[in-house]
Amino acid sequence: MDLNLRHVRAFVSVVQAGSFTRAAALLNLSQPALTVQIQRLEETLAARLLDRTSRTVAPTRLGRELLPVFQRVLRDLDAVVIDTRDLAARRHGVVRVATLPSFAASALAEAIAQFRSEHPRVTFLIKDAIAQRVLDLVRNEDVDLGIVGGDVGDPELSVLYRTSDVLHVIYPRGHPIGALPKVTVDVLAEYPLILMDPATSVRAVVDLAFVGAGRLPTIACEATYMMTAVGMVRAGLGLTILPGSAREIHAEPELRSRLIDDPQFVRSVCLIKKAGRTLPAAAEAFCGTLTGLIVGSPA
Amino acid sequence: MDLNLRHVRAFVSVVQAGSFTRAAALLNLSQPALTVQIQRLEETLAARLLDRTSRTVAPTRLGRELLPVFQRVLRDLDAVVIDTRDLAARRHGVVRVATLPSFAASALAEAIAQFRSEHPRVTFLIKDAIAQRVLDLVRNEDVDLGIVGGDVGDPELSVLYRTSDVLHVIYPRGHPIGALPKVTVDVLAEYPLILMDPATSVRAVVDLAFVGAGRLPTIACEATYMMTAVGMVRAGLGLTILPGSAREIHAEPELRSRLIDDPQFVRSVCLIKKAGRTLPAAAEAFCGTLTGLIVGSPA
DNA sequence: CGCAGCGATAGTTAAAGGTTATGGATCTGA
DNA sequence: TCAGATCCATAACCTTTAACTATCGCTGCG
Repeated sequence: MDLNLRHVRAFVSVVQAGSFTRAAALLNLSQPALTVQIQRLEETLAARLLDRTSRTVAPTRLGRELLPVFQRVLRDLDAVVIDTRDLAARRHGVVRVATLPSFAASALAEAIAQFRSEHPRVTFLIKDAIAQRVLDLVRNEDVDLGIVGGDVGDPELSVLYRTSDVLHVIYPRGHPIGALPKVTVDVLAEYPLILMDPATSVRAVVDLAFVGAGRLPTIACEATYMMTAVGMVRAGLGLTILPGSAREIHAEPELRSRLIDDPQFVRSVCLIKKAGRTLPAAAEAFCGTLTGLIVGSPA
Repeated sequence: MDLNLRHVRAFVSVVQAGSFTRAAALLNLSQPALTVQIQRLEETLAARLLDRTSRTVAPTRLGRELLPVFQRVLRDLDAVVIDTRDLAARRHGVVRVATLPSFAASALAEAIAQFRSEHPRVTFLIKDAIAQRVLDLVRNEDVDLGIVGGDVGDPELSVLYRTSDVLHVIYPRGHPIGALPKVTVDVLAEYPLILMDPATSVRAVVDLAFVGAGRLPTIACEATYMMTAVGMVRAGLGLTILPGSAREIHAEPELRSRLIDDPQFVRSVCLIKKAGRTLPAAAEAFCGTLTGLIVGSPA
């Protein structure tokens, strides 16, 4: 016979209750069932643990020595069960997300706020990083979820949701571009541009669009941070092109933005996880909130 | 469903083996049985612990977090089982004995020596004390076994074995008492005696025997330690009366001893334990050795 | 494309565990 | 002191759990 947790629990209960009958009542069990469980436990250990007379029950010396060990084990395991079920019920937990910085400040922040209003004990760990780093973090399972711009071809990663981020052009209030019926590559090629760093996914999209249209942009400046690009526009250095999801496009009251009417000026954004891996319950639930929100937002 | 140790063990094995099939082989179980056990465990915890594809098995984040907890619990319980079974098999253990000092040095010492030659990893804790204290120690279960002189009437104590210790008279070589055909109360009443302290069981027997015979002893001296009494005999202060089991009666080469031919000069000696209590396995076994030895010795 | 390896599922049988009824021992109160 | 109450152990019976064998579906590899 193998040691069984029910038997251990039975033993601890009998000692605490000081009686088979009372312990049985506490465990919602018949008294004979308890008697048998204790017998099995004693068989398993090949030793007597309880001295019973017809009136009293007392642990043997061995029983007294084993009691604290058993109690600790039961306590530990009960804690695990309760904690894990709690986790599964999304009552608490940790969600780790790696994301492009542009998302961290906008849609992601909103999604977290909404999710936490429903699940206040879920905490979030956010890593904002460039696309390549996000992919690595997800691949190594250092994070549960990743949000990257561009397409994901890696079979180790699976795309949970995919949306697109239409690029906007940012210009000073009163700039002639605001009055045009449509903004196209050809229009953008007319003005000096402040573009993002070549390592960014936004820049990759912009470059591809210009190449596709057979035009060359006039690059006034390059910036790594979107806020820098916005500052340059405000300073009159030129126009910039940023994803619609970026908060920065609304940061300056005297700047305007409008979307670019060209299907190539679309950055796809993917919510990804490691392929073949089950997400923690809280992360799973958060995906729902996140995708629900993004669908509803101007894409 | 309730948490079950078999399920926990199954989970740990699968993670360690990295495969259901290999783990099943290690556990001497069929693979489907293992699959079901893991499913049950996941149901119990309401969470997925293992991500399985048809080629690989890997713990989920939760599974990785739970693994060390489970491993510790299993380790603890396995240790308990092994240790306890070892204990039951008398391969090790502690036997606590409270005894009259006269016994500690003689029969008890021999019994322990013999027992330990068969069970070398059993250790003994000996408390030598006067009768009353021995009774208390056994009653409070501070010791497993007690050896007391005199009779035991306490219902809280049960007598496992009872033998009698015939009292001997100790005299110098050449003393006339050595030449008599029989030693009786009347003979003893003729000589000055060194008697044990009135609180001892030996003295109680001696007093009772003299009273029963209607004689009064000539008390030359009283001693608490038997060795003191022996020394006084050697110094010529008189004769003394000691139990046959006492080593002290053979301690001096120029002294002789012979038993007293009077059924009243018998001290009963009892091996006792707390009534209604199961002895630890090693103590139980020791009782056998002890009683076997005493039977064979001159009682 | 077919074979080999792995986990999941289905159906059957053996073991474990539960319940009620009852027995034997001991304490309690009339 | 004797009847009743109380408590643990046992017995007979039934339900639930868990094991095995057989087989399926999927995936990676010649």
